[in-house]
Amino acid sequence: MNEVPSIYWFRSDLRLTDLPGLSAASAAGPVLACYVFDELSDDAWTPGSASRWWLHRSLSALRSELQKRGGKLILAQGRPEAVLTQLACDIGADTVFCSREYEPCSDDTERRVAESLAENGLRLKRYGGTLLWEPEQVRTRSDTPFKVFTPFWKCCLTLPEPNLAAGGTLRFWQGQSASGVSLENLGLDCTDDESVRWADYWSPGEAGAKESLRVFEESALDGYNEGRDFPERAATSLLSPHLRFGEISPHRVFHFIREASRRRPDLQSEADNYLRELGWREFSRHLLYHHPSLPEQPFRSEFARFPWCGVKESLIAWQEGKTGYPIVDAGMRELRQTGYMHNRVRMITASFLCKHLLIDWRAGQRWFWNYLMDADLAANAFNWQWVAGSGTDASPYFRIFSPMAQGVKFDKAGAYVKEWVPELSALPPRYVHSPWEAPASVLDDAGICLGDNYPFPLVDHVTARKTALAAYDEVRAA
DNA sequence: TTTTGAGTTGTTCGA
DNA sequence: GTCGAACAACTCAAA
Repeated sequence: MNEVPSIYWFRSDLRLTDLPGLSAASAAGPVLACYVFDELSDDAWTPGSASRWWLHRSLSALRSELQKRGGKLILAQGRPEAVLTQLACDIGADTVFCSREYEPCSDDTERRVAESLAENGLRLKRYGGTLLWEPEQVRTRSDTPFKVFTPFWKCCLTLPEPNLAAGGTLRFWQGQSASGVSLENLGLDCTDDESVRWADYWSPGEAGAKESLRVFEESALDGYNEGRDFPERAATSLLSPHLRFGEISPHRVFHFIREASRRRPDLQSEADNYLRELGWREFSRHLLYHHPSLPEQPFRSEFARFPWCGVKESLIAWQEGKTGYPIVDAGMRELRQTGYMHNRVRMITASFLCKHLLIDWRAGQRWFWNYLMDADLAANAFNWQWVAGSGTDASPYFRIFSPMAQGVKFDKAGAYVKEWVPELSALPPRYVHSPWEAPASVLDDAGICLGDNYPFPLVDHVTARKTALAAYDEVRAA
């Protein structure tokens, strides 16, 4: 029997399990898988260096996995509507299946694809699988989207628990088709100096994602509540880049952690707290869906007048991890070397950029976008706005992180600092977060010459704090 | 409609 | 060294 084939259009859902659209496609007939890289899209947020490095490897992993199951992955470059219509016509497919996306350009892209297919008598079918709940499902009683996390998450948890996609055998189309371009020719792989070490830290792909989840549940869920705040400990799941590329579904993570807490009721609170983090992912994506200007414009419009007055030299020092504040420098160097930064340190470095250096959060957002493996448009914009104070919550404007206090609280012995800022490795813990306070003899013994092999503080904390408070006063008064 | 309670992540100062 | 209060007052969501 000759069944009509269909196309599965992979996007940020680079996995074969828990993928409703792929299951549906497979149930309808044999599937040809395709990924389209649209380098020339008018979207200003094409993937940065780290994301491209990851994407390259994730596509490679997906291709191998498909081949093992008798399928193949067509890689293409260009506008998705052109590529998909052409491919569907070539093989005589009648439908293109995909997962729905929620970014500012997504609706438009999906509409263009649907229209182009329709002109040829074909159709696009969209499925969930990327979010636990659709943005339309989570509404306040007055039928508006939530702007505050806690009531949002409370509401989510009253909705029906999201289900895992039905399994079923995947069936792949065996006929001839255009071969597309090679993975190498997509030009995703990164040749930055930093990237040589990235492979030591990460295993992109569905198998790596499952392994990260398993390891987390086995060794870090117990103690998560306390451990997750300490950057030198392996106390977080490191799932963010896997989730970003859809190598694992949030549904699977949700169920897996829920199951773990059923087996171990003593871990209930840890499990709930971890799932809350999935909630933040969900919240930021819903918020971006409802407010597409989130990455470009302050959510609170009065912040459009904020007197950002930081200088280029300060931005460069921050980017290079040479601010003279050890915990800030450690975070920024961890980012460059690994494509990751611990959550606690993201807050400290981001706060430092906006409040100590008075540099527009969008400059920081751009830098993180380029270097984070897990760079996610929604989470990145949402969190930067939160730190800058222009975001949705009414967090007090005087909340300015002190790099020293944060260091002492969350990296008491300085292990994290010393790992990423090796020039401070011989400094006693007492001075590791404020080397400028160390007596000359201590600095000498540690082989540190301030201003030479480690910088003096770029700005004075107390002065910078006062200036930031004054700047925020200005915005509030206006 | 009005009221009420609550809101991710902090710092500093002084008793 | 520890602890509580002050920092200012705003918006959201639900009753």
